[in-house]
Amino acid sequence: MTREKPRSRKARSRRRPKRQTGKRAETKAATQRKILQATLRLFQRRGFDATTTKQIARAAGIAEGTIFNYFRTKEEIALFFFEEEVEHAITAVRANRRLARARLDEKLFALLQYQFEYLAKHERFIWAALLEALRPGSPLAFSARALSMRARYLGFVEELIASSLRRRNRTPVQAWAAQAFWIYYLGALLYWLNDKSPGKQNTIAFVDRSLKAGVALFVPGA
Amino acid sequence: MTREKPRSRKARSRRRPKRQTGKRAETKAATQRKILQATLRLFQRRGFDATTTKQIARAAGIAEGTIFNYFRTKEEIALFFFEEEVEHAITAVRANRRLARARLDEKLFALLQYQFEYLAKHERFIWAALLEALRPGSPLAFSARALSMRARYLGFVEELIASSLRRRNRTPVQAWAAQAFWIYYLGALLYWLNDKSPGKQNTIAFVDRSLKAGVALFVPGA
DNA sequence: TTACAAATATGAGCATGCTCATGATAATAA
DNA sequence: TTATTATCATGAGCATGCTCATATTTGTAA
Repeated sequence: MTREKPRSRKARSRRRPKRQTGKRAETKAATQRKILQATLRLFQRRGFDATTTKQIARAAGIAEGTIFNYFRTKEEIALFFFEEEVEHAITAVRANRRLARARLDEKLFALLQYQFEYLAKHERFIWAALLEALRPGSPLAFSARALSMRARYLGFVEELIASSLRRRNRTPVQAWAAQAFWIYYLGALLYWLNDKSPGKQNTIAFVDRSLKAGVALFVPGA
Repeated sequence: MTREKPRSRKARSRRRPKRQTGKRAETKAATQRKILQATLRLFQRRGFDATTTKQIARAAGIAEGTIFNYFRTKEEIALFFFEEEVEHAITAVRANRRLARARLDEKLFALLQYQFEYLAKHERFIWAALLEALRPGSPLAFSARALSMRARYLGFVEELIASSLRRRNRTPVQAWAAQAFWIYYLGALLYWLNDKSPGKQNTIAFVDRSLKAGVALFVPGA
């Protein structure tokens, strides 16, 4: 129980290498993959709430506690799907060469559409994940990983805005605008989730109309 | 166990009076008041999550199960504060005689301000309550009481819009507009909750600006 | 007053998300 | 190899929101 020689720690001069090697890293990655696969399968089949962490553990063939060595909460597992969503959308916008010289509202419209396109696959559990993400202090929104994801998204939006602004028209509104778009995105997402029209066409119409208006208002000269 | 004479029900010709009398109604109302008071006190002191239903029961001097005879979920208790919020705001707008002949955006601006004014007293637990309310199937959003509250709010907004529209300018957009304002309100609420500026002045500025623009765009001629 | 039915209160107990003390295993040092 | 330490897995168990069978109270009819 008692530490006999606390000073002796000093003797261990060399730092332990932090990097993992070989088997450790492999099994760790494999376990994480197993958790994600099992979770996705269960979320899609039963939805978010009806899926218990015990079920996930059983489906993944691991102990329940192990899940919480990889994710702090059940909701945090969903973060991975949002990360994929953002990557999917950014990549798709970049790959779309036609957009390069399009108007800003067209670029933003395409960005949202690519996001919705991905989200449509996981709609059943997006609700709970989104709401959890909005909550202050939520690991889904405020973990280092989540913050860097958000930064990546906002950075990309700023990039889109900047690319559409003539030097003449640069105003302080630009830094503001990405933040505003983030809030707007949340609103649009709520709209999308509530939209029962076929193909979510109401959302498309709403986004199309409000984006044009918003861009014209808040980012003059784009 | 077995019902001997199901037919005999017919014999009891007179309907039981549904209205409660005397002591029943009194104690019932008193119990509900005790629950609400205890809940509000605990929510304000410890926040929503840290307050357990067992604590509420103890503070109110009743059994835990009794709470769930009055409210389906812990979150539903919070509905009462939203009901009060809506009543407060509607009453305040109606009482403000200066607003009667004001522009539509000014009316809506005042409505939001009165709402925020009330919400400021309970900010600590609004988050969880709001998020719960947004969730599909949530009793907070879809109970009969919640639906009628929402209807009341939307009705009032439509009333405000109609009162500002000249007959000439009536378009189908009007029914649409109240719904849109509901979504806009959610967005503004999120903004408000995230706003750390003194006196939430950022929200005031945001709402002021966006309302003017929004009204001009979607309700032409108001 | 008595008998009965409806309304309401009660709290033991359930399921779930998550914790934590303990054990197993892989990497490193001697 | 052997000893040691850092990493990771495990599952019993905890706290909490909520349920439900049962008990209690109140209103009503005879």
